[in-house]
Amino acid sequence: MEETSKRRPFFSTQEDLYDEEYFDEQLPEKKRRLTPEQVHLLEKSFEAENKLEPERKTQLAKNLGLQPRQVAVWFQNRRARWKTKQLERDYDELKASFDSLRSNYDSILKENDKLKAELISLTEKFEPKEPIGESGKKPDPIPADAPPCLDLTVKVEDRLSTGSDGSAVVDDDGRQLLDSGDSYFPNNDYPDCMAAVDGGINSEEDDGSDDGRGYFSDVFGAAEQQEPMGWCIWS
DNA sequence: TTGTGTTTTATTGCCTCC
DNA sequence: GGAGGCAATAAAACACAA
Repeated sequence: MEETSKRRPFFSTQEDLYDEEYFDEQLPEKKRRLTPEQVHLLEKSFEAENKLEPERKTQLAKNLGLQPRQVAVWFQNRRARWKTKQLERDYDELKASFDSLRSNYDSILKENDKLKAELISLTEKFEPKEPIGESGKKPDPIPADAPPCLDLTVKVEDRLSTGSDGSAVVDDDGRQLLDSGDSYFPNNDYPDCMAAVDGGINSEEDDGSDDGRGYFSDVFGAAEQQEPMGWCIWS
């Protein structure tokens, strides 16, 4: 333990820390951890404002007995840590929104199945015994002038059954882009979810240099890999 | 005591803004 | 072009299980 005696104890006092002899002669080039007092003050300053103007940097450095460069570096690293935590929080929030949407989607799908079965059963019940019309063809259970939601119901199922994943799906008259890949929350049908997304991106308190690349697409990309959902709009 | 994983401090290189 | 920010990374300091 000869070595230990030369090393600065982790929680040394500020007086010890700035002892000239210790700094200049014992460990001139080693990294030194900041004292809890220094960290506390830096944390408080960071809470107040996470960016450091030159004046504040100089003042803090003076108060803490550090080099301005050390204060700048500490803020830099602290912002990085904060950003990592924020990303984790955003991820959790988005995942919760995603799970909720997915569960909602599943229940709507079930409801669709139920209604479709009901429609078929009713159609069969009221179907005439003899074929109607000159062609003698059996009428389509779903009339041509059926409301779009019914038409769309079939398309959603088709999309799921064919296992198509990720390709853009547009309904016949092109009025809705079902999955363009640009956004998982088209229109404003899911305001809660959009709020979560907006909050996540904006709350980053970044200067914009991050340009938002890839993070959220990773989240949903991973989710879609588990099971393609076939996003759609019920009008 | 030692090996290993995590955290913290510091450096480097690139980018943006003025 | 210099200042300052960021991401990526190195390396020291620390924590902890075996």
